[in-house]
Amino acid sequence: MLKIGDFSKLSQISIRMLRYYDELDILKPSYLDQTTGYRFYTVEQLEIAGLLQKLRILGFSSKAMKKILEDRSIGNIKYYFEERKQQLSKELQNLQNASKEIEQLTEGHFEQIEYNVVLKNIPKRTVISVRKILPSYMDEAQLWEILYNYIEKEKISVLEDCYAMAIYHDLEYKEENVDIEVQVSVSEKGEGTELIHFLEIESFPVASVLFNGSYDKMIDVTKTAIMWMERNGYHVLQPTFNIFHVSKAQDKDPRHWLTEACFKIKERKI
Amino acid sequence: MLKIGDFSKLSQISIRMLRYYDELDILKPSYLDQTTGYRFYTVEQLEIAGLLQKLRILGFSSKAMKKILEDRSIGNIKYYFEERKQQLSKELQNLQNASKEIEQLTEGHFEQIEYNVVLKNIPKRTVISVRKILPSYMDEAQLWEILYNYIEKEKISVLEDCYAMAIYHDLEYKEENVDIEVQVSVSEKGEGTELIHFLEIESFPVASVLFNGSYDKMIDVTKTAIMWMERNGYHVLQPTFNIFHVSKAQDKDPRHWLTEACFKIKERKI
DNA sequence: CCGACGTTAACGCTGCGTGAGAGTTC
DNA sequence: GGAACTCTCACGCAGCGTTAACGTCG
Repeated sequence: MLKIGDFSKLSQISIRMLRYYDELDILKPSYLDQTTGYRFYTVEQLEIAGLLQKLRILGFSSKAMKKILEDRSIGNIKYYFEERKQQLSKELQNLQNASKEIEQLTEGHFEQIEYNVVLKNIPKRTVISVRKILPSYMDEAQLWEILYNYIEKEKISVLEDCYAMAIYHDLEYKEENVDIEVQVSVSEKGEGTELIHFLEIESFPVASVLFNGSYDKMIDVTKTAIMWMERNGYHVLQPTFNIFHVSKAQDKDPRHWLTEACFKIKERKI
Repeated sequence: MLKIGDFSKLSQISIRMLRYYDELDILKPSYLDQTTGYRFYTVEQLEIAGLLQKLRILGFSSKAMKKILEDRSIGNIKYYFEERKQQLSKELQNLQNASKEIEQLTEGHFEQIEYNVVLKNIPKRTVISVRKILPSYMDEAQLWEILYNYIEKEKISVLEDCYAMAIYHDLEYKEENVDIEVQVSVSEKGEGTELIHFLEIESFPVASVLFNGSYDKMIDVTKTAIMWMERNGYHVLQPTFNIFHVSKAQDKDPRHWLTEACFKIKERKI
């Protein structure tokens, strides 16, 4: 019979952990002195302690340890090992991604910090929308006018975090006759007109880059985003769009504008 | 000005975390309504929130986040990124080791569970020792007799977790004229005789395998241990030795014997 | 006046380390 | 009687999720 201190030394498990394993019914001392509360272990239990130690190093949770000790059949062990293997590969994946990205960031791709690419979901929402082919990107303002006139006239209630967005439907880059849609989130569906429609949009994932200032930054922003997606295994899907958090409608000073460039994405199979 | 809920949705950071970041002075709302306690954020802060989110994904601690936000100079950021990179590579290393070992275990090398190889340190200790060249391994018992006779005669106090061990000094496997030493841990140094010596042994690392039952298992045990060491990047150093936790001296039944086969090790440079 | 929001405060989880204060063994 | 153990209880860590009880906004 070994007292906890000796057992601890032999098993290389701290006294704290031995008491913890006792509490969790993972490894209970063979004998408990009822009057003093002293724990006593047998040398045979060292074997179990050794196994526990190995499981601990392999990163098993105490729940898994318990289950493994309760049923040491090959089937059961294999089961928990498979489970742990999957956890591990996920963790590995995450770490490797993080590692890769940090690597690249320290190597100087600091645009990604200046222009910070993040993955997010555009939530499911109801929008009011106008879509039209316009002579140039400059004419986007027309669509906003049409939309907001209608909203005011019909007293439509737009949401505060309204996801005011412009969607660029052309599959290729064009300077003329561009196919643009503008949307604003609303609280409920309405009738609409020939030009103006209410739509239910399902949630979808995007890579997004928030930037402030005027739109000449768009080129850099787009470049950064595309590079990020390449590096992180995503495809861009059409269409791309912008969300305007602060636009010239709210603030004349271009330095205060806040725009989110969004790229609908899909995971790329490697 | 955005209320916490809206800011949370836009930044994809939970309300709980926003309040947490406030508490930790990582990201404080631009405006705090003194009477209601309501937090208000500006759209500009979305940018910071985005950075925080990226740092979070990259696994930065909140302390690091704070430091990064406090000083966004390239030098500072690089510093924290380097630090994180090193953490990551350590974590990766550990995970990969665990992953590799689990992989091998699920592939059927289950001897390692039956015979559980663990890394441990033999602590620094004082021993009483007898070393002699004997005609065969069977004669080891003689040494124990010599040792224990002396211990009884001189009333030497052995330690409870006494590390009774037999050390096999031959560099190659032999059946005859084997060089064996037996040791028992004692509480303090004594005089000794020509044959019997007291020694101070420094701590050293070993790979150890605990097994119970008779010694015919030694072959398998050794095989398992050597394979484990190969797989895990260790060299075996001479000599090898056994620690007897329960031996025929304590229990006649071989099924109750508990032996620890130990292999002095050194990390292998790859 | 209600429902959707906001607030603080606090507990829970995991895997331990690290005490404090008191009893035990030798 | 004092050193070296042991015991229980409990706080602390990090990074959040999850109530609960209560105030505010529209």
